[in-house]
Amino acid sequence: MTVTLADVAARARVSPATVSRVLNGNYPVAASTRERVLRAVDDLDYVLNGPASSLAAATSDLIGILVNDIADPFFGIMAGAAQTEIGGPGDGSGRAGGEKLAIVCNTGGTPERELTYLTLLQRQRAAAVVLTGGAVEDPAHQAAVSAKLAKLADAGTRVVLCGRPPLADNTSVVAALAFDNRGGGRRLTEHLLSLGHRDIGYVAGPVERTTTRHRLEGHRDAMKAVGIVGDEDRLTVHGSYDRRSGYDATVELLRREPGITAVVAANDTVALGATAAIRDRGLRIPEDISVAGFDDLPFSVDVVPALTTVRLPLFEAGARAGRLATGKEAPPPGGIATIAAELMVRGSTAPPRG
Amino acid sequence: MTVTLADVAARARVSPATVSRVLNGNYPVAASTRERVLRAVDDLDYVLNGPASSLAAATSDLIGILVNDIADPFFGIMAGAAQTEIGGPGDGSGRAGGEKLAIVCNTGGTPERELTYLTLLQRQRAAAVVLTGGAVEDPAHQAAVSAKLAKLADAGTRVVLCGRPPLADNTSVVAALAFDNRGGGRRLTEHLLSLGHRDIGYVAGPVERTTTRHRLEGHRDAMKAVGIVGDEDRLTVHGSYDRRSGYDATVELLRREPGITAVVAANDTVALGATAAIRDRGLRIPEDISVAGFDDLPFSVDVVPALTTVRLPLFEAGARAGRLATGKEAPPPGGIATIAAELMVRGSTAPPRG
DNA sequence: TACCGCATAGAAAGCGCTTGCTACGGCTGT
DNA sequence: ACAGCCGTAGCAAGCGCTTTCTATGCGGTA
Repeated sequence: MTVTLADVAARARVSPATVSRVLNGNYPVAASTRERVLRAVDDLDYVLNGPASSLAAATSDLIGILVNDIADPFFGIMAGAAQTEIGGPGDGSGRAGGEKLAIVCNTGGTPERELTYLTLLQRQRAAAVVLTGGAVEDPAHQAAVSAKLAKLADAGTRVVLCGRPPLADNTSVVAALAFDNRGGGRRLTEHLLSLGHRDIGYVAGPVERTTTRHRLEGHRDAMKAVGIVGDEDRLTVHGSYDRRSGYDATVELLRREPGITAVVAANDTVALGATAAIRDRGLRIPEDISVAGFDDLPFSVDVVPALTTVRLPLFEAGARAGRLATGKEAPPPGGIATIAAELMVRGSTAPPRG
Repeated sequence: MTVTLADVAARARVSPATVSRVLNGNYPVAASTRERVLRAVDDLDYVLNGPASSLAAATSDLIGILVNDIADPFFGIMAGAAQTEIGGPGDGSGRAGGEKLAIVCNTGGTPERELTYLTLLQRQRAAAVVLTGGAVEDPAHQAAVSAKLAKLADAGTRVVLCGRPPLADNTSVVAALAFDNRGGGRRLTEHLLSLGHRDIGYVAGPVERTTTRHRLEGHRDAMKAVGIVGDEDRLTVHGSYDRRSGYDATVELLRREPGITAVVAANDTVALGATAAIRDRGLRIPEDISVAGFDDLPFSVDVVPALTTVRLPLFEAGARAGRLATGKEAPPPGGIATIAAELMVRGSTAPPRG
């Protein structure tokens, strides 16, 4: 039925062991023999049996990339970059070119699915796992994830965090690349304050997410620094990281306090929704209300007016995570690196009206 | 070192066979025995060895989803939807709940990587493969892909095409869900023509892509129908499916023919670039030039003016592909279904100036 | 010329799991 | 009361590959 190593061996008139060695290239094989084997492989159109090989070798070439929402370019960009670094050239042949298979797993942001995928990856004896994006802050879940990661690390899987804060016990992790969400959030709000805004609404992401909390904290730090306190809760509305949620939250914000002169959104997608809500209300941006986002996704420069936001080097971070996962790059000292966030001032923010 | 089935069996005082049967739940096991086994699994924190299991059972629970560009929401939305349908509830335990692992593979739109991933998936004895997005039209490559898919199908892998035209020999495919790119393209241009436009530029996608060709053909069919012919090549510029390319192509288009009153873009992302190029030139949309896109990605309704485009039910299509891949849904008659594309008229298109 | 060592190939023992077949009680039917 | 079944559990044979250890043949050296 299916062609096996033994079939190839028979055709090349060598032992299965020799075929295996040719394919893996980690043992001296005479050139003439290799030639013969390779021809047999081609002739028979042989494809290695992955499970059998992983079983015997006790490792696999799978690298899992976990993302919260694959439809969100924030994750897509990081995952794509990581995959670019991981995937070898690839020649479509049956030969195993030391190649890794990067696969992305969509957790939908739910803790259960995150754990499920981690287990599944553990089952497959994955070579590495990259977790992207903010973590859920539920202690029980974090403990479960940490335990799982520790077990993976024990089994030889390289664990890399990308855009996610380090674990409490970061020893089972090769490297943690964390975005400076707090700093970015702070600088963004400082920018608004420097323009003269005082009544600033905040459309936050889902509660219990590290990303959400850090960005919000940065915002509040900036507000506190100039003595604006007391109204935080009223001027903050939580929602999910999507456009619809941004729209709804902004409507609510304007209901609570029609006098706000600026809206800071959890991310660019949410900012898009906020923009729509503000316009539907008949207000102009930035004349009546300034809007700012976070992430600097590709479309942000193209909306009108262009969105003031905080640029996160998603591609670079993803690529680095990919290299870390494959061991192409040495981990940063202590296994922890903070990635800077850069303020991008554009047309959607302006001084409030007189 | 690692816990094996035998360890669990020993602890539960049963044979390995019984443990296996409890875990797979496809053989009668007395309730009390099952109980005991499950407890042992928990106690030992046992995780099934995927490769071993796949080897013995000659199947795996992996389902591969191939996408051209994971950073593009067009693919992200389809992949996410498919994954939603495929992934079971999942409880994070070691139990195999008949669960499938949906993994997405980023081909970057290159034929080689597409083939490489197909081989890798074949290696892993994937349960199903979903190919999304347009195919490259190189005959050699198409033959190679068809051959690969036939082999996969032979080995029991369910092959589903989503947003991709059927193969010449579609028998190895469970189902092909194709978007009506040609019809959508035609209706979009008909809309522009009905507004009175006659000088329409077209920013096309990469050559040798089915999607590109079909959309372009729809456009040209509409032009031909009203007798506008002869200028096709001059008013068409090819590029890749990204913003940057849309910007550059539009600049080129305006250089070739400053008199155009409308630009049709290969997709919404490209339309974004086109919009920017037009504005940088000091022209207004839609007063001076109308712009239209394709796909109706989430941001399209939020740009200003909102983008006239052709809506593709990406989520629904992806979800259906997921169901088809898992066998939850019966294939359409003949294994082929065409998915309608709906024209969405919005603010970015208007009659040309007097 | 006899011996040793190196380069290369083969034999065979698993890797951890699934599953067809067999074995064993107790219960039913007559 | 005995044959025959059904419901369960175990045995053991692989699944296709990797890898350790062993065997072989050759060239070089004394």
